[in-house]
Amino acid sequence: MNYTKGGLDTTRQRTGSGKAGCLGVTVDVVIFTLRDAKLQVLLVCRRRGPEMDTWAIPGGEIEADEALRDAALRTLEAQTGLADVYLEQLYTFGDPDRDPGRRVIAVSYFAVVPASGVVPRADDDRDHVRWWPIDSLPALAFDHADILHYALQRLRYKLEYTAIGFELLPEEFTLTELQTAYEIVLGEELDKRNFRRKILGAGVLEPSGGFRTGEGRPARLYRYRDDAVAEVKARRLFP
Amino acid sequence: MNYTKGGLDTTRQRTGSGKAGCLGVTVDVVIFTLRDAKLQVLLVCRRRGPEMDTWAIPGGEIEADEALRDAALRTLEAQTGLADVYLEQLYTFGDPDRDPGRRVIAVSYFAVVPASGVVPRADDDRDHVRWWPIDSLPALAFDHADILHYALQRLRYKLEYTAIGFELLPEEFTLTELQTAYEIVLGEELDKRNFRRKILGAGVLEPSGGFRTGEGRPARLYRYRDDAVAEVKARRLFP
DNA sequence: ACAAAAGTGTTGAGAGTACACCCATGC
DNA sequence: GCATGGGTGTACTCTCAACACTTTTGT
Repeated sequence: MNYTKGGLDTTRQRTGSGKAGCLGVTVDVVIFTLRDAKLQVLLVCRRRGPEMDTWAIPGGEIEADEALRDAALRTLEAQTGLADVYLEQLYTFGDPDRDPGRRVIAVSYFAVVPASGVVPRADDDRDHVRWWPIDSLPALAFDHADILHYALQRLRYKLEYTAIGFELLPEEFTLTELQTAYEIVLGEELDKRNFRRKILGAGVLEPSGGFRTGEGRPARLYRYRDDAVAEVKARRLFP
Repeated sequence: MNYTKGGLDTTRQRTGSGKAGCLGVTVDVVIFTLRDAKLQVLLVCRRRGPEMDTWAIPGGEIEADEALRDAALRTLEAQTGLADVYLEQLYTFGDPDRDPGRRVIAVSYFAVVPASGVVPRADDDRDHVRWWPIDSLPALAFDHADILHYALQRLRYKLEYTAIGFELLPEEFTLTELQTAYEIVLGEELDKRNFRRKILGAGVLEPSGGFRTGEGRPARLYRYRDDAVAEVKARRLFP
């Protein structure tokens, strides 16, 4: 008894462009995708201002009349051009001493975008934007390494008991592609027959009718059923 | 594909005491306890200012040099006198049109305090403070009903796969008391033998050596083991 | 001795896990 | 016809869920 849990509690600021004494709120979006058989995140490198030449999670200040989620969607669209993807609020980082300048609260989100060729684009061409594999990240600005770590933990966790894995794939996919996606994110191999039995038994997929041809026997294509109830109660530990 | 999940996204402001044009950040704490065999939450009723005579979740503005979690702890201590309890960040509500006045972002937390006689106290004696059973709540200010609903959902959810249930009880408790606590929060009856086997099998309890005497046979007292690994992986749904 | 609450085992069903071979196509 | 990846079933183990009686104390 009398211990406390509940995760992280640190924050850092990025831009520091406002008036001193007035609180700022930024929205930072950790964007995940699958590329080259690796889980990757989108990072930006500022070419000007403070924290120059350090990689950071994309984001920015919320606008006066903008909902938090809308600010996250705006950031996402600016960097990837994508609008209709999985987006979830992650955690709010608010440590006062994250930056010597003005205090900024960072509301973080995480997004999962399909693998099929998303070309990142800088919203300012003095900036760099690129995908980074999560197993070889650069040094990150402020507390962004904490945010990214927390996002990754949440992604892996949710992958196991929600249908978030489908977000990593294009609309139609083969079961082997799906299995590979799971294996990459979870970092472990899965048994083909058990995987198929379980995923088909969950009743969240339907055959699209098409086939993907390639080297060997053509593979049946599936799509995720929008009407599926995707978040199912996991086994209880207590009690 | 191409749908979005991720919960709530609304916000309201409570006090509105700052300068116009400058963003405010409040921390609101949903405090749960067990009283009279019911799950209850602490609410305050402001006797002055806007939203007068409407019940609200306790909270307040963060101070200039204060971490979010510290602001939540300060609120908690002000209302209950308790310091060392379970506290976890819940969600950040930031809708711009939550209040006609100045815009305020609300970072919400939830706390779980032990049943043993916590007497709430107003930090300003023009305010009222009291416990409300969650099955008979009053009308709530702003979007506080949403926040409370979300907190309750998270509490029930976490109860099933973490050791949060112990936070509702005093340091020493009998297995029957523990089972009753679970039954109240989950809203369902549990089998005594299965409950005991599972909870003892999890290895998170140790006998304190004492007994509680009463009507019938004395009951062995247990305590939660601080060193126990409490959050265990639940069964995967996918895949 | 009786009322009241504590404590204790077994069995059947369902889910998870491990494991190896045949099938359809392109070249 | 052979190389390549797609697709399929079964046996064992473990966990969950249902279910009723004995034990210890106070009065």
